[in-house]
Amino acid sequence: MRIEEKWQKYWSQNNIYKTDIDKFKPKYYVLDMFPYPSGAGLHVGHPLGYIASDIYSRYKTLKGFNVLHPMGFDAFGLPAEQYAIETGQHPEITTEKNIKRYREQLDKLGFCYDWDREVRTCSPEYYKWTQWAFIRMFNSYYCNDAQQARPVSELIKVFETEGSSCINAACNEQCVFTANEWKAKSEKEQQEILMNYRIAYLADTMVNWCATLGTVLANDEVVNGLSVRGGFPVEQRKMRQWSLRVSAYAQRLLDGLDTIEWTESLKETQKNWIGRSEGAEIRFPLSGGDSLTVFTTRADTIFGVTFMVLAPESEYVAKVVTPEQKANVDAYIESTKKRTERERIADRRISGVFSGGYAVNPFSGEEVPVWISDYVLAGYGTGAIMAVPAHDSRDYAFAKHFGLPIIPIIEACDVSEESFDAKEGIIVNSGFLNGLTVPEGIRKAREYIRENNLGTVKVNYRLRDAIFSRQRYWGEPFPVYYKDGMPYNIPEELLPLVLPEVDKFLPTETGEPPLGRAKNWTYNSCPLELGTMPGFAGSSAYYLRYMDAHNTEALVSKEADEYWRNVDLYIGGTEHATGHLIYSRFWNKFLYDIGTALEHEPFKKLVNQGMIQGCSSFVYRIKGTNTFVSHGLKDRYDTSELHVDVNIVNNNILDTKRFKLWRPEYETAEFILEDNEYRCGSAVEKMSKSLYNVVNPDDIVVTYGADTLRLYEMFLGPIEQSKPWDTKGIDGVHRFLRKFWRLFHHGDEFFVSDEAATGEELKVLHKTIKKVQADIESFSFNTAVSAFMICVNELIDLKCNKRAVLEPLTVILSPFAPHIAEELWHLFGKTESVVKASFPGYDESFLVENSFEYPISFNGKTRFKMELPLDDSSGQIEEKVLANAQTQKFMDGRQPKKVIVVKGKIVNIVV
RNA sequence: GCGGAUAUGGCGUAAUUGGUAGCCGCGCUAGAUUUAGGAUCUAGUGCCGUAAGGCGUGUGGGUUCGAGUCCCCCUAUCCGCACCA
Repeated sequence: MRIEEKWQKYWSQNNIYKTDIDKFKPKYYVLDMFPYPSGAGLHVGHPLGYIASDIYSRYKTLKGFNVLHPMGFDAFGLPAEQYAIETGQHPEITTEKNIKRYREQLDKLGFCYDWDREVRTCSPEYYKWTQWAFIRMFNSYYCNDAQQARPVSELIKVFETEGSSCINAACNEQCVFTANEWKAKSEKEQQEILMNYRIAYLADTMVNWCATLGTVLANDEVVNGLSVRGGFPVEQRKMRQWSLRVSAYAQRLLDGLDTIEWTESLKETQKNWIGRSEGAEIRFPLSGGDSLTVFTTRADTIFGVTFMVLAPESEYVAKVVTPEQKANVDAYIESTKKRTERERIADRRISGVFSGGYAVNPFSGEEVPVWISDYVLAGYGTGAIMAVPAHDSRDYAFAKHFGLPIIPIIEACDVSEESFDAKEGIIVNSGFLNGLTVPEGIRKAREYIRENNLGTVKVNYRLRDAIFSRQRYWGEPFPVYYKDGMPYNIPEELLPLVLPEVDKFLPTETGEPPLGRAKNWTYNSCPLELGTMPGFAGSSAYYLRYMDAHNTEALVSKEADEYWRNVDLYIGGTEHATGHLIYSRFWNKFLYDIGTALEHEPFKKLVNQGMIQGCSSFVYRIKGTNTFVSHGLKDRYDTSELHVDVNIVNNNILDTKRFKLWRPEYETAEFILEDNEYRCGSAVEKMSKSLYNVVNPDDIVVTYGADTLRLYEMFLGPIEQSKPWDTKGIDGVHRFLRKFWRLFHHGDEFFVSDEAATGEELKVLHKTIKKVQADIESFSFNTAVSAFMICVNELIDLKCNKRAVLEPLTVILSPFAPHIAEELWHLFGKTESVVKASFPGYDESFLVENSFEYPISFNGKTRFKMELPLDDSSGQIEEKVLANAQTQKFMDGRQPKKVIVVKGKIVNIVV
């Protein structure tokens, strides 16, 4: 379509979509999750969310809002680097190429992005601010009392004057010292202590190590013991790594969910991921004077404890193990180390070893044996548990396996076959807890713990700190150098610390990260950090940068920040639920604490667009031949199923001529047909090059135009639903656009009448405006498109070609089909873009004023109409014959006999 | 195992949120136009039945004058968490 190129050019040359702060207009910020520009380019699934956000942006603009709608690229990360390792090409070059291709594809779809604000996470001007935020995190600690980040300098002051005792801060390890002790410590010792508190900290932690990728990964990048990228095995290892203290923000991240408009399922996913559980930490004294601390949510079951279990990695192990048992314990720990996370999950056989030590139950005074087993996780709670086999299925299985006692403490429960895990019943065998219900027991036990100083009531979170370093090249360098083995940040005014050139992107033979190859990678002759930041670093605050993308003095100016504040509407996929969307919220909360972000939450409303899957086609080759048999006959032969390019299949019928040309080996192919056709099999799968089911938006644009593609993607179904792409239905919306076009034309001539519109015509217009407006507001874009189709059909029936109707229609269609709307708008003689027009608001009173008829039932069409009678009756169901009912008629000529009215509202009409 | 979501014609879906289920589109059938194909236009199209009529929103129950919609029991599919104490 020539029209589309013409207007795309016009929009860009006249800066139609350039956005500036305008204090006379309310702001609205619409954001897409920016893409990772891969080499494969966009397929028709990618733009689904972009189209929706574009429609909403254009709609909001028409409603008089000053809309910020930017776009950029998430360009650091593994795929570009893997490609660089394979081909030796610099990732910057391939990334640049991919971005260019993405941009071309996006431009063809007619989006209203303000490209002046484009950001790329891999450009030094941008990652300067990622590094800046890191330095701020490095120089902050989390104060639990104030529930916010505070400067480390304040912490130092307190240490100097009062020591550590009055500090309640999130940290790796509680250290206890006085002010004098602090002052007596060496610089290095002090730095080591401070490292315990920093929000960005370096520590020896258990990490997910992926040997194949040669890097550590965050928890959300590992699923079932395999890396998300590539599916390589991941093992647990203790390594010195940078981490972000996300866990300190767990409660705020949880509470914030109640203040934002996200889907319930997404909130639920984040709640699960944060995993809050209320319970108690209880100290069990050991014979040597030490004690074991365990976390439990079931303090009420403490009289049912018959043994304790430690995780093999637990630091308690060394304190408990007796000399006689040492050899056994060491052997067991060695054997568990060999098992990867994946093996542990796949093979849940029960294993464990007795440590030889005993702990004392602080409630009953009884001694219970301490065991070691890998069913207890080092990373959760304290890495040690009190085992209550009668009421926990895992403890039960362990007790049965090793013949340990099982003491039920709930009245009349049967634990001969399995444990009784439900939190209900009356407590028995439990001293002072006897006779209470489970919830009462929990409360009473916690009180007892507090009063007798046996431990603390505590809330535990599953959410772990985010491991923040990667042993890779293509990421942000850390603005950190090492002196005397301790890290220090380089001064902020020297940012950005630009990624150096290296000759190879693979880790060095000595296991050093690629940055180890860089020449002069030092600061004041001190070595700089060799790791780089993970993918989520650059995507965590990009929404703030768009507000003021070219600012060299600050991440965002006060003025821009105060005007745009946060994202009103964020559109993107659910796959980021436990990654980007957690990190970004955390990052925002940190920036809020230091005064850079002005809102508690970055994304007010979030809509998850569904995935568009591919619809794969199959052919069936008889084994050992080059003969292909049609789907219906395939069972008569021994065949193998092969993917075939969906572009040479129409309606499941294979284009055999094009098939022969598709690949050289099929040139001589022969076919066994049914009904003279070759029918293909089909299946819904992920859209992917390797499955030959990719549909390219460029092809659709060439055949049908961008407006048709936009309309069709919206028409396919509700935005949040996943659905397979099927090009078949696209003719329907294309036909609609042509019908719409023809309303304005006599032959090829643009012709609209200036006559006044009739009531009937206005009704069609206003009904459509009302429906479309309501549908856009509720993100029901598919029904909005239907409403346009109905409208056009009705106007054709009415033979309406009046300016008074068609002009507003052009405006309300423009968010969906901006090119056609723009063309028609100019044909109307307008000199400015349709973007400057305003959405014709629906006048509620219109129908009532203009007609004594009122639609009562409305299923796309008004089925019958009558005057609206209002009669109040006090909630009782009342059947009555309305005084004027007999005088009214339904559209089909029937007359109502009886009208049932409840609370003044017609609820039924009997004919 | 825990939690969440979904279920409507041959297909994608819709239903004023408790009021004539199936709007809109695809597909299909018939007709018109066209040298043909494509395109376009007209009519029809939930199922059974020639018809009158009957049956229909995954299954079974319930509330209601009235249920796709609300409540309870199943079933299936999808998603999240999962040895989290």
